[in-house]
Amino acid sequence: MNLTDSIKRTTLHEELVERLRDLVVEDVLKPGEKVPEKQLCDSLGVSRTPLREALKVLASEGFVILQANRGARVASVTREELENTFPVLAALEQLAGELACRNLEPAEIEWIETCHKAMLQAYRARDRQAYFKANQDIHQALIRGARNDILENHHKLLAARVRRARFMANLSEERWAQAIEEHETMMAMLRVENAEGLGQIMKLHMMNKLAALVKALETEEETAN
Amino acid sequence: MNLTDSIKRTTLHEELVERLRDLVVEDVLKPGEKVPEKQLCDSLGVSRTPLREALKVLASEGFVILQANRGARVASVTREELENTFPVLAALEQLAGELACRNLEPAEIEWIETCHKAMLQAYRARDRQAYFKANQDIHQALIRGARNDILENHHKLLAARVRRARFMANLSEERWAQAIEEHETMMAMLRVENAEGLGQIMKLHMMNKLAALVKALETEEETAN
DNA sequence: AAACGTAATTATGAATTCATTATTCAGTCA
DNA sequence: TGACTGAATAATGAATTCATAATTACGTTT
Repeated sequence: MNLTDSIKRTTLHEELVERLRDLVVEDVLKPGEKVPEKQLCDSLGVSRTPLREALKVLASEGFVILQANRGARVASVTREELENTFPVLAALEQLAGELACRNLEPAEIEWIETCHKAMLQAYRARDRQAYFKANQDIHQALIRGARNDILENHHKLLAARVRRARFMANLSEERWAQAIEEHETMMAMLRVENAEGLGQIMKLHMMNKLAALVKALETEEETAN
Repeated sequence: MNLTDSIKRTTLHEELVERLRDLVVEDVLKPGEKVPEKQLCDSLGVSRTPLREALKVLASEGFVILQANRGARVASVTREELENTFPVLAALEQLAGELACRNLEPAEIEWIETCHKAMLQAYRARDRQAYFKANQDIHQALIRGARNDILENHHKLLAARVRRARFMANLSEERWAQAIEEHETMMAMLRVENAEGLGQIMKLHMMNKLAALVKALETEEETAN
């Protein structure tokens, strides 16, 4: 363990940024909902100052929207925003795939293989929870493997921003099978160290995810009308 | 034009975010330099509260680094960070090029042609100031043309983060000629509406810029030693 | 009863105050 | 002389206070 890690220097506002972001991402604070400062202060046991600092940061990250003298609202993930965010995410994943392929060490590739197997097992058992977990581990390992903090940070923010989308539309059986296929291709590319290929399939994987989401949202809209 | 632009910015902290970011980008606040809150408050005529809110935002954007109980320091743009940032910027520009090629309207392309001509003229006159201006206008128009706010925001942040690099290393005659060549290719791709081609050359353009920068930094280091 | 206008209440932006942590610097001792 | 101790000072994190803008509630008018 690193020596600096043992000294925990955590400020209230940093803690709040994480907590509040989680509340938004996990859909506890609903989109469009007002975020009354006093109420949050009471329930979190802090004063308004660090809370407001945290809200400013979350606003710059796009999770909430601030209007002067009118407070903060949870930003809603519109379909347009999904359609804007996924291509950017796809571009970042493509780059990550290319870089990771060149930088990953054998032990890390082994770990990804392990996650991949766990994911396949979860798929066969139709265990969504386990599937999402393994899936996320794989993508995170690949992003990490790119050895690029800037890439990692921006990817993390964008991914969090659209994570709620999985609450919006459940995975169809058809899309699920397709996603598994794509992951198989990813592993194949990784094994033969085809950097461009891995990048390509990761980009495609993300864009297909968007297409499936949009399709699911459309049928949902039709059902609602 | 963004809808939020029509709402007048009245809060101090938003103003401060812009002002302070400019001070960092324009190298008025030097990398590694401490940012004493009181001093800044006095010179800007505001209290610590909005200033600190602004610093939190700038920290999340990567322009300053906050250490608990030790204040804020201007983040230094290390060579490693340049080498991490440019590939991400390149990926975003590639995406922007592809999207812009499909979405730009004739009037916008006309405007880009105008900027391109101005850029060529500035090059012939070896007018760096005018060259940078026209160059920036072109890139901005292309990013805007992608019609993707998320892309635009992330690009803007990353571009600002490395803008100081142009203070670090001046454009060599050789690189300048190469950059002009790349811009000519960009225009050619734009004219024939080759989206992938435009994306490719914009990505390459950015990576070549990085290579030139690194080279310039290396010779600078040698000179220093 | 509906619509408008004004007063009361509430929420927010910003300044100030308080408490705690770093830093500086003088003094002591080896 | 140089390194360590500890008090004095300065800077930061967070709470509180104050001023102002927004919202609500109420009463008046038609």
